[in-house]
Order: sequence, then structure tokens, then C-alpha cells
Amino acid sequence: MLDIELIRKDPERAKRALSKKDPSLEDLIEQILELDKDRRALVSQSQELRAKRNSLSKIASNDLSAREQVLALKSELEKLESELSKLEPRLRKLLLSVPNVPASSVPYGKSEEDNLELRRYKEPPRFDFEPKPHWEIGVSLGIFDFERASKVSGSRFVYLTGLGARLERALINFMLDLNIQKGYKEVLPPHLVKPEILEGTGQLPKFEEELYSCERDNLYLIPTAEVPLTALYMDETLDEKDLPIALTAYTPCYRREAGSYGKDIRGLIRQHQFSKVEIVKITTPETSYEELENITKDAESILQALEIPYRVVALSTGDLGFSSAKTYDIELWLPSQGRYREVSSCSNCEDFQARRLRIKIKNHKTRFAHTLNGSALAVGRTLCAILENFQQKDGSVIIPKALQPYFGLERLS
RNA sequence: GGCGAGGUGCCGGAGUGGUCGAACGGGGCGGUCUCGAAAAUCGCUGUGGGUCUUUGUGGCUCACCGGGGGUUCGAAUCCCUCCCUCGCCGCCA
Repeated sequence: MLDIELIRKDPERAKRALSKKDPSLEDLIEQILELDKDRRALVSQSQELRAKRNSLSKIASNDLSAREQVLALKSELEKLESELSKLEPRLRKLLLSVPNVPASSVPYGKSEEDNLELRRYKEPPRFDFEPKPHWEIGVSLGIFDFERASKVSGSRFVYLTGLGARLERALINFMLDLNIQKGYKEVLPPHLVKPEILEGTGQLPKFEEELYSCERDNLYLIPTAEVPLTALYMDETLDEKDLPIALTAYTPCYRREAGSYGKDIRGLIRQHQFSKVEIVKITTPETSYEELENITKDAESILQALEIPYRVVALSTGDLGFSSAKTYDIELWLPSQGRYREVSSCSNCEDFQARRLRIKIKNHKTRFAHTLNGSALAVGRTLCAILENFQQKDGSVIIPKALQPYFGLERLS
């Protein structure tokens, strides 16, 4: 959530910044300004009445006429208050649907076409045979079972079996251990959260269709561990000397993938449920951009340890997520697709989420924290990359050295 | 799921209709004392909003004692409802 104070003070600047993300947002700002004006007028009026009422009440114990005056004030007040109670949720909802403003260092652009490649690690491998897509490798190795998954749960689900399940588990442990070594505190968070939490991190109110909900209990399945990790310190004021707070968690992620019907229908790339190891940092405004570089490097170091080719791109203004002020995506190489695919997204949300979640920090003065999050890493896609990049002519797959202690075998065959 | 107890400021804990933004204690911050520290002692110490502004760690004002609603001239205090925490019983990985 943006600070309404800033919108009020310099609406044109807010519009200019937001229209880099989405030009249609200018109207939204206009509406917000309008409602905010109305709201303040109503608040002032009702406050005046209340002040009058309070002073009359003080003498009312032995003054019957004061009592009558108060009754008159009361009906006026009720009118104002009912107007306010209609207006305030509307204003709030509008404000909650305004995305974060891009940082000035974010490259301008309309879509992912305009993302800026920053660096690459390792050449894509060359094969002296036709490399297979991961789903073919996995099925023939007997470690993926898509058919039975669709019988049981429908499309975009998979059973990992035998060494497939073990490989996934090895990756999770490997990633968590690396993160822990770097100072992240391991957390195992709840996988079901309240709507207000998703509102806090920015998934709601705009992206309801993306979420699985348990209506009876008014809870949602998390689409990423970012949600419960970032919300861990909701409604708290943290001491600045305890910053940065660095958290890591493995969780499954649940996404409905509405609106991506045709995309990535085969394989593990786009599933309704996937494993991810996430990192989150809570910092001061002064250090958050430095920390964005840090979490990106931390995520990259996992791919380096696994020897998987990747590149890092800076998202353009038009491709930035709702809550993010600046994002680096890490994309790994998939030989069967001949292109890079996202495996991590590292974002600085500045105080956008902290304001929604009321996470404050304090040394002399109190202010909102900055929050960052990054995947380190998406496990399923990493698993795909291992199968595809390290596949052999005979259909076996070499396991990267660093992972072997976790997996227990040098080769998958 | 059933019954019982309870939710008050940074913490503990009073307060059962007006003078309560809230006693008292602890903590924190500042002063005195001290070579210094401790002890003692004095003072200060919530958040959010509106408005004014000679923009000052400013004035005035409103709201907030788990959330929402109600009674009343007036609610932390009474009533309804929801949520949460703790205890016991039941069920259960």
C-alpha cells in the first residue's frame, strides 16, 4: 500500500510513477483523491460534533437541556457516521488495489520483452544427440507419474515416485542447508493463512482467482512461503539492531493458474502444487537495495553449486509484480525449450507490504520496515533443469557433485 | 466439539457507569548523587486520525482498554455477538 500522504502531496508524481507500471492507474489515483477529500471533510465534521457532545455530556448529570441537545447532536452524528462507514471501505479497497511504485533504477518497458539481461553463468550444454524434454526423461526413468496424478487430482499435478521423490527431497534439503549456512533462519510456516495476511503481502484483493481457498474456514492455501514469512512480524515493532531479519522456508505452493490454460501443459514447469524454498529479509530503508543484491546472489549461488546455466534479468516496469519496487528474475536454461525459464524472482517491496502488515522498525524514531523476498529456489523447475542439462545419451542423468551427498547416488538411471 | 476462566499501555497488574488515556509496580529514557558504577531520588515515557500553524522533539481536537454491534446525556466498566488465549473433558495425527 502506498502512503496516501504521498499521493495527496504530489498526485502528479504518483501518477507518473505508477503509469510506468500500468497507464490505466491514473484514473484510480483520481478516484482515491476524490474519496479522500470527502472522507476528510466528513471526519472533520463528525469530530466537531463529537467534541461538542463530549463537553455537553460533562454537565448533563444535572442539566436536562444539555441532555436534549446531545440527543439532537447524536442523530446528526449518526448520519455522518453512516456516510463515513460506507466511504471508508471503498477508499480502503481502492488504495489496496494500487500497486507499488517502481524504483527509479528499474528499466522502463511495457512487458517482459523489455526486461534487461544483466549477466549469465555458464554456457548452455551441447549435446551430440537430440536432448529430451524433462517429462520424457522422468517418465522413462519411472520417477514421474502424470497419468495417475490426473486420475487422482486432475491436470497440472504429478506423483514423484522412487528416486524422483528422493531427488526433490534432496534438493529441498540442499537449498535449505545452503541458505542456513548464509545466516537465514529456518522456518516451517503455516500453509493456510487468513485473507488479511494475503491482503498484507499484496495477493489480495486483486489476485483472488489465483488462490485456492477453504471457504468454510475462511483460509487460503499459500501461493508462496513469502506470504507467511513476511507476515511473521505483522503488527510488531522491531528493534533496528536486530535487523536484517533473514528467514528461509520450504513449503509447497498452491496456485490455480487461472488464465494460463494453454501454457506449459506438459511437464513440471507449471503445476498447481510445487515445492519452493523461499528467503525473506526484513531490513531498514537504507539497506534494502543492498540486500536485494545479496538475496539475488544467494539464490544464484545455489544454481552455481548445482552447475546449472542461468541468467539474471532486471524486470522492466511493465513486468514488475504488484508489490514489488524492483525485481531480479533468475532464469535457468532448459535445453528442450532452447530458452531460459524463471526459477527465482527476487524483489524489494520497500515499505509496501510493511505498511499493509504494520511491520515497523525503531531506533530513535519509528517507521515502516522494508521487506524483500526471493525464491532460493523453485524446486520443481530446478529438478527439470537437472534432468535436461545433465541427461546422457543412454537416458540416464548425472547428479551434480554438490547434490550427491544429499541424493546418495552419482547417477540417476 | 462440550464445560469453565480470561483478554487493559513495552511487561506485570488495578479499575464494575461520569473527574480514566487509564492507579500501582517493573522496564526504558533523562536529571541529581558518585572518581565511575550500583543503590537512592526526581522527572519523562502509547498508537492512529483530523485540523490549525509564527512548521517547533508545536497548539487544539477526535478515536483507541481483543473485533463488531447495542443500552445511556455519558461505557474500559452494563447487554448481545464474534475472535483469541488458558484449564478440564471428548475426539484425533
